[in-house]
Amino acid sequence: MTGIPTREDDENARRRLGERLREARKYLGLKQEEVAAYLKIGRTALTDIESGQRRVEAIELTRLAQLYRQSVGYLTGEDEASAGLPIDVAHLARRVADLSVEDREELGRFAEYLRSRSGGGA
Amino acid sequence: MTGIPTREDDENARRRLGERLREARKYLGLKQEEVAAYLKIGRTALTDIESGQRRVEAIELTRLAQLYRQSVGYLTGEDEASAGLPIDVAHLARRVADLSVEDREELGRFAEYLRSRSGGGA
DNA sequence: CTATAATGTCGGATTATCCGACATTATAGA
DNA sequence: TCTATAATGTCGGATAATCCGACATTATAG
Repeated sequence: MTGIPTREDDENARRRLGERLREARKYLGLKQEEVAAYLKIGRTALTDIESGQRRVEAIELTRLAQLYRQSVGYLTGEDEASAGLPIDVAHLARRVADLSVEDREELGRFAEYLRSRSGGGA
Repeated sequence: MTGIPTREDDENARRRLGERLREARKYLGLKQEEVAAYLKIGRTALTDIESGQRRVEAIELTRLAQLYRQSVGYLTGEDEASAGLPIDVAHLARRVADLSVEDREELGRFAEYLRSRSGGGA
């Protein structure tokens, strides 16, 4: 078990990373062009990233995790099973991001209420 | 706030990543040569990585996280990075993460209500 | 202090990236 | 459906990063 990673393992891992990055982007309804501009890379570079043809730098990865509201662990498939935030939570976070501070606080209180009501499940 | 990352931010982030990687390696008492062999890169390449002079690929990062028995989130300083989000949003996302799906949906609808009420700020 | 291991530095060969032009595919509207 | 346009994909060559060995410097043991 835990064999030494081969070059092909790398390619597979890169492809899966690219797929997750693409999924996350489309989920937020962003264009390659927009994300590429955010990362300050060319659009075709993002095409290559999402198809696993270009390496992703660690810093780029953290920036993407922020933009996509996902943990870097999820994007890298760190724990194939237990992901970072559930996708609907990420969606919520995005919608919440441009609410006013007061509204966010009110939403937080409501979240607390829901949590206490159902006893904070797993 | 939440300014666009500059080139210098990248360099700083890379340096900090390198420092954490070096710390993790020394903690395990490994030599650069051993880790480099594990990653199948030259020893001097690891020297450059740990001093922030060479980029770290996402795949390399996950391999190092395994070898060093750390999360990629720790190595990238994810907590530090999620300061990119407004603090209360990150906090909310965390609290929301273990609510049930139904509660999350209800919370999402409430967020929509708040949004429409104040006309989608920011 | 000396011997040796470990790490750091540098230059140029090697390899990956970048980016624009063009091709292909998805999407919206008549 | 057909068409216009947006979005994404592909490719080649200019550009930039990496790689790696030789040598320098620093840490550690004895």
